[in-house]
Amino acid sequence: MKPQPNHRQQEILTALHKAGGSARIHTIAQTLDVSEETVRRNIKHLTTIGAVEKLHGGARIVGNAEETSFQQRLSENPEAKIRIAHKVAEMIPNGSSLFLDIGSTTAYIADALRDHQNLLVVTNSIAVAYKLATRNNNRVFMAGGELRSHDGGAFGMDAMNFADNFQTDFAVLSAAGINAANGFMLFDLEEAKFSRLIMSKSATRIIAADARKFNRVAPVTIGNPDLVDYLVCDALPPKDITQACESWTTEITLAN
Amino acid sequence: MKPQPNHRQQEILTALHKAGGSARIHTIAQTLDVSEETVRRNIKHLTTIGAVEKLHGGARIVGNAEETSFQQRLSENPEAKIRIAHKVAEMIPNGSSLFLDIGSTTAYIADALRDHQNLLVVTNSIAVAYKLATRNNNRVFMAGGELRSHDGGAFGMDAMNFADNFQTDFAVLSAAGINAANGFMLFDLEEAKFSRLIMSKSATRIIAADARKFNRVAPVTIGNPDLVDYLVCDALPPKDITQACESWTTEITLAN
DNA sequence: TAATAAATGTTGCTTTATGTTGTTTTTTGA
DNA sequence: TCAAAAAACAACATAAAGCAACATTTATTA
Repeated sequence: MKPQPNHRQQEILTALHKAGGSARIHTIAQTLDVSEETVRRNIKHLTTIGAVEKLHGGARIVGNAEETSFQQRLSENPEAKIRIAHKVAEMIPNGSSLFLDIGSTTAYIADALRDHQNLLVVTNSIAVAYKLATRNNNRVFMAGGELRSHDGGAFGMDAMNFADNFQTDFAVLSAAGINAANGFMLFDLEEAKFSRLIMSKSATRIIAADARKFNRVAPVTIGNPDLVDYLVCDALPPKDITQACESWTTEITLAN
Repeated sequence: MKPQPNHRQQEILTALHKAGGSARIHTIAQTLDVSEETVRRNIKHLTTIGAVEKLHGGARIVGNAEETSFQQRLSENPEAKIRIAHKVAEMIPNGSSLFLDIGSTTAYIADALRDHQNLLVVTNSIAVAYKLATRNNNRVFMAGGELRSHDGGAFGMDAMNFADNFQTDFAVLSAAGINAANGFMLFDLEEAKFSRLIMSKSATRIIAADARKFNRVAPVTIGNPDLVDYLVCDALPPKDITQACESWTTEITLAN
């Protein structure tokens, strides 16, 4: 049997696309009004050319970034991060300029910004850039360099010099830990340096963090917590952090 | 000479367009109230022009690369691009260093390289970088700058200077048009400049292009075709291009 | 209007795709 | 862990699509 390009395969691809990247054999068969065997046979062909990936009971498009949501589902505490992301997106008007740093929460924020228009986004995160470039007349500036293999971020002097070119309305950051004594903390010095820089180059600073970050320990401080204008989180922090935020004039915004 | 005959082909094109880019012969025949043979014959003509692609049971519009968006271009002729992508991936061993430029075909090549290990990838395409960073111990170097909104590519002096830092085993490029007289062509001068640069900085040069590119017109030449070592495509080019490739010592590799 | 060229329709035949049936494998739920 | 259910697979018969040669219609030109 020599497989050939076939219109049925085209139909299956579009069906998968409409279904958001993956669907069940049964569903596809019903949609196209053919037998499930036909769907399986054609999916088999699409598999051999690498267009789709076969799952038991269904299939999924390979590539085209639809799987990002799948990767994200694996991350921790996604519901909270999604709520936070939408809250942050509400705070950012169309046409704004903003820094978006790297982090699992900021990746969700990029998703939440997908319907915004005319944004000017400066980022060192490949995921953020990928999600917002080629959309809605946004202008996206990506810091170049070697991308860290664990998170796809660009760091170092080149990234700093790149970011130094900009002055934006918002800086949107994540934090790995928050406590009353030290403020906002990260695990990585490079990240912290970048965070400090973009805070100094923006009018409004927003830190997004889910409740698990409260009183979690991280080694590097992001810098003077007085600079942070908003802390967006999914639950009220413990009393000591709430009081500290008051002293920093940091407004706590609850995502619901 | 023949004012009416074209009309049928025009009707078929509009029918395809209304159907979302692809349709079955049977459906088109019913829509236009003609025999299926007539539809096949006209589609055959449209195929030789390069306007549509024939599938068993149907046909699909081949859009003009200049006018369609990057996302749309990704979905054009995906089987051919995927086949080509896998062929190119076969040519690249684990641990190689390579330039990957921007283009819908190279986006598929990035997908096809998803199981490769320890690659060093230099690119100016956000899609390529996103797909290969954070995978299999790859090192990915992304050229920074403003990302073009229609394809997510970084261009200009900064991208050029960035690429200039590297010397790689492979350069993998796309072409928008190929003809015997001018060699490999692109629509955009910036792209062509970048292509020339990375060709000059790599040991083996591979151009990936599907059959629709043969004898398609594009304004800017990529440079001296003698430099190109491999042309990977999904069908044999017309005789004149085949001969030209011989004179350029460019090996034609067929993806099947 | 007749002659010619082009396009379309028709028919018989070959190739390819699909549906069906029965069997094996994988998942699910207790 | 097992049994029932769902899904996948294999093999065959049938249906659909493609192809080529010829007949017919439609358009073009002298």
